[in-house]
Amino acid sequence: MADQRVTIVDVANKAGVAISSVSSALNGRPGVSDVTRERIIQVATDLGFVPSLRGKSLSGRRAFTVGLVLHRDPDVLELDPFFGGFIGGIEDAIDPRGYALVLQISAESDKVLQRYEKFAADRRVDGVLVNDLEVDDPRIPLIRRLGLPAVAINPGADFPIPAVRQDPDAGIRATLRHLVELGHRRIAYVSGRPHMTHSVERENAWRAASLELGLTPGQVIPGDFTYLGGASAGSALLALAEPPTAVMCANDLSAIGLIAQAQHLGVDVPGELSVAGFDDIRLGTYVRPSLTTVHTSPRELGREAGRLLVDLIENGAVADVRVSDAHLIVRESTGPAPAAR
Amino acid sequence: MADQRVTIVDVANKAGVAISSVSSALNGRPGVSDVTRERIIQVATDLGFVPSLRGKSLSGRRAFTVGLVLHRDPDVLELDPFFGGFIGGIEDAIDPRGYALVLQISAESDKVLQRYEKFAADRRVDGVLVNDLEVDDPRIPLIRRLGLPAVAINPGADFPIPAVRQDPDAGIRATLRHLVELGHRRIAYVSGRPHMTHSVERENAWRAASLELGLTPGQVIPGDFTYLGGASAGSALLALAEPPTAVMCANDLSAIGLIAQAQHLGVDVPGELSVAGFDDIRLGTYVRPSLTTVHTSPRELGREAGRLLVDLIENGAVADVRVSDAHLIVRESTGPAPAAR
DNA sequence: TTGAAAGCGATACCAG
DNA sequence: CTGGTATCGCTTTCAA
Repeated sequence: MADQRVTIVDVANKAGVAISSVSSALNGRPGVSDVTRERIIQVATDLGFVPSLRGKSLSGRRAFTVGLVLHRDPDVLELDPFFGGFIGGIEDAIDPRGYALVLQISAESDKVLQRYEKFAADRRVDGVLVNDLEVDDPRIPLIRRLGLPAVAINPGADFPIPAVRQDPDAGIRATLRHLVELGHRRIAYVSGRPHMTHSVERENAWRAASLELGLTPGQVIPGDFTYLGGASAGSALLALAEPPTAVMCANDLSAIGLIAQAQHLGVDVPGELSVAGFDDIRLGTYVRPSLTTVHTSPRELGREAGRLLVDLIENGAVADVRVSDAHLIVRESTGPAPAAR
Repeated sequence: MADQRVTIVDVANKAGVAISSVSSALNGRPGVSDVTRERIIQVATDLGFVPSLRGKSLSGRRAFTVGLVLHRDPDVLELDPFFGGFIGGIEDAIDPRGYALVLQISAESDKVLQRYEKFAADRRVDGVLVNDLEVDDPRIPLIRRLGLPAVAINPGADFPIPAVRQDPDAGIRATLRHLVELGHRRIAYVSGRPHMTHSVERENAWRAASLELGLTPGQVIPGDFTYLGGASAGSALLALAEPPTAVMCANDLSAIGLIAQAQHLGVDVPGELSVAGFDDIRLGTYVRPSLTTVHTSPRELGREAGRLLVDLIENGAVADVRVSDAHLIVRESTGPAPAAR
């Protein structure tokens, strides 16, 4: 016994019209009189007709899906604050328009590229979202060669594919100003993974803001966005002959690791060392002291990226989008600079 | 100018055979001589032919996708350690078999149910994975009514749909034994959200193990799997006239929150209070003291669940699967019971 | 063994 | 405005 689903043919028969009329009527296309349209819609509703995605896909040459390939180690994704909101935002945008999200995760760069090739080869998705961009990211030429519609999230300036961005500059500048107002002068920076474009972007913003505020940019300790990276950066900074009185970290997780390490070494935060993060993850509100940070909007980024991608797929061209700037949130991990020694 | 993709027709023409022969040859079906098969495969490779998923879907009445609907607040997903590994595992299993994962997230229960209805209505997916099961979960009757192939993750015993399970009992028993060996007698428990089946399961395991070890089950503080829930459970426990010397928590996140709160209240862990968690999330290895916990295997669960679901979709029946038991990992957060006062 | 043709379930064109 | 029909790219049945 086969599928007992109701198809467009059933609707056409029951309504006594041609399937083409059903299609036109249901898709709001012209060429059907109002009365027939009404009747068709009525019949379709009665029958509980839902157009088959498979039929639509073949005839419409679209899969009605968009792809997201995460270049991460699945076992470590757990600590990434970005994806819940980001994926939620994508859906906010694409679901109402009939698209769904196909998600893949891969730790290895090669595999990631293969996934895109496969996406393009069997046409599983109509377009892709590209995030965690690296400097000279090999995915970009690949995607262009494959002719896959794509939208990038937070790429650098002048990017060759449509993009949605959230500018970190204002938030970083505000953080630095906040620290300066608290009396800090030696403000170090713990960077992110060096080949990621948003690492570069954040570090540049920190440097520019330092200069702008009349400071000599402080020590930069290489980090990697992880808790452990933050912890060892903390050790390194506190071992300096003249340790900084404040540190800004490329993300919250490393800031939290740094704070834990400082506390472990008997250094009071924020009494002896002020620490600021970036991202505004939940955990930052729980830890003690709670974390001063820069709030970002993964959900909004996802929403705009999803919208842009569907527009791109359906209309062929879109303009870049900027979501509201990231902004400072002051909590407990930053305080007055200790009196000069 | 239309799509310039190579189709089965191109292959058939170039090879000088009928498309049906190409189909048979490429899918390893009988009815083609070895030489023709070779030739067809050669031509297909030369042309870079990849069968269109859309064509296959329509004719094969399958979407070659499986669905996962997360019933979570997207903005809070960040702290969930389960999904990275779980999703990675699903892919490990389904990707080699030609399936992809469609992911959706929704905070509201109603919307979650609607997603399933839609999945079934337009046939976007061939089957679904069901996790985070609740007692009397409304998704189960719905899924059965919709006739959606489904696999459940860690449901209770005697579940009406195929399931993959990881038994927590052994790990919980081992944890309790470990604590008893360290001299603890008053061992409290911080539970998870009460309507989740795995909360119930873990709590029951703890109670059973307590009795088994000759203890009167200690205080149970209701928790909710969150950091804050753990923290307030900590406050509650430490305010008791006779506080426990050890606590077992329903998950790591609440254990970490509890430890932070204990430390905040000036209670040494593990000197004055031993704490054990459940899940073995990364964060537990970073915090100080590092967390004694029960290791679970989301990746393996995902892998088996994916495998089961594809089997179910393609063969119509499967047997339940158990992955290796969760097991104790001793770290620093548990230690000898303080001398009796 | 091979090939022709009938679906699968829509969309879209083109006569009537 | 309406309805018949070709088409999308496959799988599968059925003759030859």
